[in-house]
Amino acid sequence: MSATDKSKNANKAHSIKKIEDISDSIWSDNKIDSANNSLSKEPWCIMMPPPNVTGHLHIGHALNMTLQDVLTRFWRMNARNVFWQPGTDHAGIATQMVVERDLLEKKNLSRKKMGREKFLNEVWKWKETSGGQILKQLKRLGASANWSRERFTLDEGLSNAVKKVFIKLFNDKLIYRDKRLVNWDTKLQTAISDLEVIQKEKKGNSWHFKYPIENTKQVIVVATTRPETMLGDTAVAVNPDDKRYKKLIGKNVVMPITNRKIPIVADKYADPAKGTGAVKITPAHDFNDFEVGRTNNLQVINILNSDGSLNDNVPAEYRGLDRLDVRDKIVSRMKEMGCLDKVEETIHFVPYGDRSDTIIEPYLTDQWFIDAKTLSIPAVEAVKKGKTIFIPKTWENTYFDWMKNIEPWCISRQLWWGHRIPAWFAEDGNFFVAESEEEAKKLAMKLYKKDVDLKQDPDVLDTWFSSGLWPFSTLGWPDSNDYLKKYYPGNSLVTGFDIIFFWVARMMMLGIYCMKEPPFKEVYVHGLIRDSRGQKMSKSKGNVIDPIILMDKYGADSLRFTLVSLATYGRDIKLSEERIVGYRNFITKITNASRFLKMNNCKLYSSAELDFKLPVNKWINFHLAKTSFKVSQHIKVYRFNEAANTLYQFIWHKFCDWYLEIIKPILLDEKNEYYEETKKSCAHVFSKILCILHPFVPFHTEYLYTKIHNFGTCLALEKWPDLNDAYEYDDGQIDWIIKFISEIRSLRDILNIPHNQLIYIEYKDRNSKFDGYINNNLNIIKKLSNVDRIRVTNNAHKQSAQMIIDERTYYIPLEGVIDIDTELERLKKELSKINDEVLRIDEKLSNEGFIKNAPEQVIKEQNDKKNQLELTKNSITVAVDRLIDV
RNA sequence: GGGCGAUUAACUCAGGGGUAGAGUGUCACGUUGACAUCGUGGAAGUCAUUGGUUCAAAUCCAAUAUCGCCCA
Repeated sequence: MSATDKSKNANKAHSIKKIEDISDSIWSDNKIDSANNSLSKEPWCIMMPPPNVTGHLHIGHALNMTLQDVLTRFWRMNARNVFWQPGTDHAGIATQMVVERDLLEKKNLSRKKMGREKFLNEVWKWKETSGGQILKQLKRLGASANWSRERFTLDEGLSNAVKKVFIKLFNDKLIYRDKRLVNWDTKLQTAISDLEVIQKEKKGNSWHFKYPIENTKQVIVVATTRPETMLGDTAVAVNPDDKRYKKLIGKNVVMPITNRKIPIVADKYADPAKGTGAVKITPAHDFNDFEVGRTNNLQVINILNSDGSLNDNVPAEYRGLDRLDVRDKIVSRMKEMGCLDKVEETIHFVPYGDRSDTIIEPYLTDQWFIDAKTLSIPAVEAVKKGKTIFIPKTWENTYFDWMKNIEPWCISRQLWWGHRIPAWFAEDGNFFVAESEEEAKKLAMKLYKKDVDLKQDPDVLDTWFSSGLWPFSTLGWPDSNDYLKKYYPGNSLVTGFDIIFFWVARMMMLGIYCMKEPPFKEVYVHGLIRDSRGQKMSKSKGNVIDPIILMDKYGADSLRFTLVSLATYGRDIKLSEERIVGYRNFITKITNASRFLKMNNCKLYSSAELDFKLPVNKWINFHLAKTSFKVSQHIKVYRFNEAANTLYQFIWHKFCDWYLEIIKPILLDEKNEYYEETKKSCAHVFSKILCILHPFVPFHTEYLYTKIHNFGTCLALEKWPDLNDAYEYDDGQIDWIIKFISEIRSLRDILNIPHNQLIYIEYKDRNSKFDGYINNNLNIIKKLSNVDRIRVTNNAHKQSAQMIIDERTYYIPLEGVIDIDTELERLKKELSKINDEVLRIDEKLSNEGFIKNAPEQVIKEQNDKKNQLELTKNSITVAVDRLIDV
């Protein structure tokens, strides 16, 4: 790139930024988020998926938010009472980690040293100063949410809602406390939910251990990928039908190293076909083993501390060591003892924490659980009955599938940042769930008949618990108010499929539980954005596309239009910068068209005068109406790409390529009787183009509409053009002219006639319709195809190129220029193409079944087509004969 | 292993019972009074394979192959 190109680009970026700023200020001056809202209008509500307060805008957000903004702006222009709820989520683990790291780096302070209260103060401070970056970035993208109603999941109101729902669920026995295995993050020292665990495929070993059987010389061989867990083994299981082991059932194994005696039990869980058919059972450290332990009444021995080191339930030499270090020690000890049968390399799945990226351990603790199974029943019902619809529908399967296999949801987290669990414990372990300590004390009083000391549960709730309440907690629930009445349930939810489980399913369950109605009518699920090669974007791969950089380079509008045009049903999106360049050019094209209007002083008049007489003005207004209708139809069913393409085609290839070109001669001629009308029409159409393009390209359209052309005071608040039936147009004149001109141009290129060489056209047969078309549009034809004159003649030049349009032949005399052989070849090629097509249609028409079964309309179509082709064929045949004559 | 999706022009993808469209790229020509981030024109496809349903299949159904995603 040359230095001048670079400075050009810099200038361009600068002027785009200026346009964005100007449009932004128009929107805030006009308060577009609320100005049009009135109680009398039908509401249209969408809940923004709250990004993490620690988050930064990535390309997935950009897509998600752009689509929501398209909908929001569209419905706002369609006179609905629009409400788009923005806000952020407190992201328990992520935020706590960020602030901890920050404090350690900057002040060398640790969370534990500071204590809970001080630390939380620091987190709030961090949130006030550094949090919510992403919301600023969303505004940069043009998101026209109701920013004055911004919410944060830890706000007072939302926290109150969380407390209320927790207590309600507890009283309904849908929240309970249980000692179960949970996914334990040893680094963050908290439980996490199934969804926060990522199964990674890893190379590892399968160690086969020989366990000696009591009072015999026999051994039983078991395989394990985690040798250290043998310290917590409490049984060996074999399949009851496994003949090899039948005799051993009921005997004991004497565990090497611990010398503990453990039983050999029969359980179908042991698969005879897998490994040796015998499996070691460690109920405290494996989810499957836990179940086996339950059914067989096995002892449960926990061998881990919360940080992943081994506890006092193991021999002294291993205590306090990390479980991964112990693994090696156990293996070598077993080898020494002659208890290692063999080692096999395997590939297996290892669970990792999605935040901490450490190996997750199944760990036995007391936690709070939600009975998700019960809540899922009406949530499934709502979708089955169509109260909530997934778009595309195929995602309903994913939703049903997950709901069907749903497990109790562990909602407690051993963190500080979040909603403290409203439960108070007495010293004896009894607990009281209540709104406040005071209320808890009252409950305790009833039980103990005296005042006792209570301590609040130190744990907080899973962030998704509060996110699950988002559709109504943000609206002020549990207090009844206008917002809640108007905007629950919402119309639409736009989200990526990756959070159907995390978020959508939970909103469905909790929404129905609290509000008796699902939180939204439609859930539009869009794809994931991948890089140009289809790879998932990740920091470690270095293929992340940063939307901020793209906006700096090409502007928010270009990025938006690109994302929208790629947003199809049911497919992931491969994004490359070239696409953005293409759509940036589209926006430039529009800017240039705007300049053309300005130069020609095209201004808007009152709409009462929009009765156009000139065919081309009728024509463009007809197509405008059609486009406006189609775009709104597409948006209503979330066919974003179709909407974008419809606009692109109309604006570039109809309005710019043909309309503006056709009206140029008129605008240059003040005396033309259609001079004023055409200027009016041009301005009118362009203003409406800006309207229907606005949801997709908000900044440029706003700027052009209000600042450059003074079409109005604020485009975002204008009405969506409802032009259906406004313009009737079907005489086909302009389309014929376009065909005529295109044929001439094509012929010119094929015959190598230089662009600036004037040609003239002759024809013999009269035809009142086509003659009229030609005469009405003579200047246009001359200008756009560089034709000198068109005349009727009885003897056309022999040395002519022949152009057949709708069975009439036009001659372009080219004495000396035209090569007869080439021309003959061209016509013959055309003829054979037509012959092929006629043949195909004949075949069809002579098929009895076709005549009998095909709809009348289709048969007629084929007949008409055939007749038309026959006429053209005749004309071409004549043209060929004529050339042969020469 | 279970489920879902994809396979259409060189590339990226729409479409969807009456034999194909777009954008990008490519080739030729062109600085004509909005625009070279442009204009005009051209070339380019057995719609993965094999069966079935149908008067008619790229489109619906089934199987196969390859690729991807989700869940175990």
